[in-house]
Amino acid sequence: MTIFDVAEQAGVSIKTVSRVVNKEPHVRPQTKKKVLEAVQRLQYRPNAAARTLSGRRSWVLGLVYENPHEFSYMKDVLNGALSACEAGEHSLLLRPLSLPSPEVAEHIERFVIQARVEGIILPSPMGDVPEVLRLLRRMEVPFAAIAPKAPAPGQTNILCEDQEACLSLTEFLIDRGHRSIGFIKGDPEHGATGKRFAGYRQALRKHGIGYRDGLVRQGYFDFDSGKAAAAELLDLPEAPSAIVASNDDMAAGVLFEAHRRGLSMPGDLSVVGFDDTPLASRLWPPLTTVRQPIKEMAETAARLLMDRLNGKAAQPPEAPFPCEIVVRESVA
Amino acid sequence: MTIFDVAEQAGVSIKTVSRVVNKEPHVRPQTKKKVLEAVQRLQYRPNAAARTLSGRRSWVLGLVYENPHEFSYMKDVLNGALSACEAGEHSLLLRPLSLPSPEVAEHIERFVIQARVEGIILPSPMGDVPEVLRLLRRMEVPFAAIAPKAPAPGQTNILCEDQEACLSLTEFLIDRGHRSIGFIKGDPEHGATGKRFAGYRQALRKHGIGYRDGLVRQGYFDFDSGKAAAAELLDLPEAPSAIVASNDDMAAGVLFEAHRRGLSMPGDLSVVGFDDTPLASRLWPPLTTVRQPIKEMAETAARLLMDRLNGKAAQPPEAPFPCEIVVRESVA
DNA sequence: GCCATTGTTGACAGCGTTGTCTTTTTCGGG
DNA sequence: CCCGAAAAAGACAACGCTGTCAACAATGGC
Repeated sequence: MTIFDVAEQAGVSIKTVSRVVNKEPHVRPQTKKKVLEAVQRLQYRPNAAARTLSGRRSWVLGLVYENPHEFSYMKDVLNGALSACEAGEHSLLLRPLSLPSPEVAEHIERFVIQARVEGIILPSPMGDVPEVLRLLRRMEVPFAAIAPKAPAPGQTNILCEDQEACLSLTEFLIDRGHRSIGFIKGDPEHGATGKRFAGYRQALRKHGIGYRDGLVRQGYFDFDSGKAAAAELLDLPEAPSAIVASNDDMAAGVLFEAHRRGLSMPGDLSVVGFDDTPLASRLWPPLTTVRQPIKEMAETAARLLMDRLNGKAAQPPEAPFPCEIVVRESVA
Repeated sequence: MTIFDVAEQAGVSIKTVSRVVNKEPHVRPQTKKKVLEAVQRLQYRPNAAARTLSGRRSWVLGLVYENPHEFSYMKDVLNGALSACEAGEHSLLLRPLSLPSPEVAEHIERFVIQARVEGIILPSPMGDVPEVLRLLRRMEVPFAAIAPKAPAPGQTNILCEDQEACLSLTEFLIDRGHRSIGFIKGDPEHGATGKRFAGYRQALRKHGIGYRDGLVRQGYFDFDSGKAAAAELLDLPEAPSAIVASNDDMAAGVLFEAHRRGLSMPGDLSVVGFDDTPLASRLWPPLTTVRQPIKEMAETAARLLMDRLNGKAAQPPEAPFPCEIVVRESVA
């Protein structure tokens, strides 16, 4: 089942079929109709390999990510990218990478060359690795960074309102009477970390609550670091009555540590997280957290890349995506 | 950077380069060495599109799965398949599908044709969908099913010791003095469901504990069904002192419901799960559960497929993979 | 009605590899 | 030292599509 069969069925040349299939101009509606009918009748699908070999296009996007332990963020990224790719008739190739590694650039270079990857999606924290960005610029491979720490102006960035969301989240606690609020930062490599922390400080300032360094701990977006940070905070002579964790996995660590100490939540301690992973609703008490439209963000990233590859004017990198607080029962 | 450049560098014909690159015979060691040096020097990588177009091979495997809410099982499958594919110089294409759907076969057919997929990995419950199996047999696309319910003899099946593991898990409870043990079944479509239930019954029988239908509830491998089943079991006049959930997500539902009723775990109720997802270690109390070597199983599935495609004798579908009980603190 | 212009269609050469078939080289035996 | 067979190496045509450019058809202005 090749383009020749379709051409014969429709009584036109293969080039005309090619034009119709690729939605190129210069085909009369009547001719187009004949071709489309033939395509339909024969169930013709263009051969991707031939397309790639012949044209300049490979129709392949790459998703380069760091393999996380808690995969739900990547799950959403993956689903979003996949669905956009399907709509845009591209394939998506995955390239997990372990991050602090000297060969990162080399791996990506091989990936791009061998698979003829046309564009790359970089979910956080990949969008902040200087070697990666440098390599992609040098190879002139378009890329879109999801939630990078330092969104460089010349590139495509997909952002969401991290700071605003963390502001509201902290205010949510303040509104409910909390005055001594602990905070656990995320991985410093990660784009969202600084913004979430800024939101926390902004909320304190706005409500005239003094910021205290002692109530802030460094975490790394994983369960264990959340647990450790919580242990420190709860050991404080004046332990906070509420803790904001920069993501759900760390919030789970906080709850775990508090349970271990026999505290009862949310009575003795209120906890909020960030990301609204499946985990959040499964913990006890279920977490009040922030839902980010990750899937939509990834979809947009892929779509923007494809538009750019198709020569469409890349939409101005729209406004940051809004987040939404999901209220559950982890706050008293 | 094409095969011509390498041929020129090495002073041989392109066909000889092709032979060396594809590890074909009929090349003198001395010639081979020259070619490999040229390949190295020029950093030559064969163009996948050209290979696919020209030869019979596409070097593409497909992973067809149902998109689950709790992704950690798929995460392991994905990682295993990806790493095997990398080792075997194949690409992996993903095809999520929503399952009870009349167009499943159609989607897969298009997937296979368009991407020239050579072999397909079917993680549970995909390996049990009759239309899918029928289609793949008709198209003569080799496939490997991971943990299918009814492992048909003619096909490649990757199994693990579900029943044995659930037997041990239940025995673990019996050993600790539990006599009234509830059980929550998994999705009936899923391969592991029946085997895990059989393991539970076997354990009761072995220890002379009478089986009671009233202590068994139907679940669907998701949190909500686990919660609902737990509610029913705990409402029983003679509520069980322990509950075996057929996976961790349902076990999380059990814990949730028990917490909601103010029970204290594991004192008032012991709970065990299955799968050792990240969730298991994050819940309170952390779950005693069963770790399955999912990643290794997926890796094996992919490797078996590639061997078969390479014309190597497919190893006899080795013994089922062993599981391992992970003891945490959810059992009194 | 003719010519210039624009719009539509087609012929054909690649794209980089593998498969088939042919030619050349090597090597052992007489 | 020659012959024949087997091993090694090469020539060249696919594979199915897109890009380029040429040919042809329709349209509008005079």
